Amino acid sequence: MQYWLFKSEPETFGIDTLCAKPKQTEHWDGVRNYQARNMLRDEIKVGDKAFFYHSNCTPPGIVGIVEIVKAGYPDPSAQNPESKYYDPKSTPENPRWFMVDVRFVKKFKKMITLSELKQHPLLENMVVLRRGSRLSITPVTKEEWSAILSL
DNA sequence: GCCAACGTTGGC
DNA sequence: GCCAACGTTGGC
Repeated sequence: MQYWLFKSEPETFGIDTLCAKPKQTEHWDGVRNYQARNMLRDEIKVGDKAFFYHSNCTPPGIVGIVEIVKAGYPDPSAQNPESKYYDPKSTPENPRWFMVDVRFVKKFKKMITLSELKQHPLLENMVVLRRGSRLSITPVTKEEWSAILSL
């Protein structure tokens, strides 16, 4: 079992949006970055857990936990001309973009802010905290996961 | 709204 | 294959 961190803008899709979905489950679509795509397609498995991170908001930070309930499969929004995630170079025969399904696990009573994460000595190498890190999906080590949960 | 950092595109 | 121009992300 592995751990991850999924970023999303709460304006677009926040943890409360997920909570309100049927079965509190939703597909994590719209990822259009090859590195993140590879993780979605090849590495993220059913039963893995991920922090739900709110980005591009004040303040940014981790707001809860989700669990992977379906491993990587083609993201149909890439084939939908109406979607802002449409990519004409992706075809059903040769899908370029992938997604997973996530289920709500919990929402923290109090968000763990980015600045709190940055202050923690055990988290100094965390991928999401690296300078210029823009990946919307990043791996989290077991040690980092535990350290964050104990905050 | 600014802008640093990074990714992508496309001409050559 | 190089690299300039452009686009995007996301903290501040």
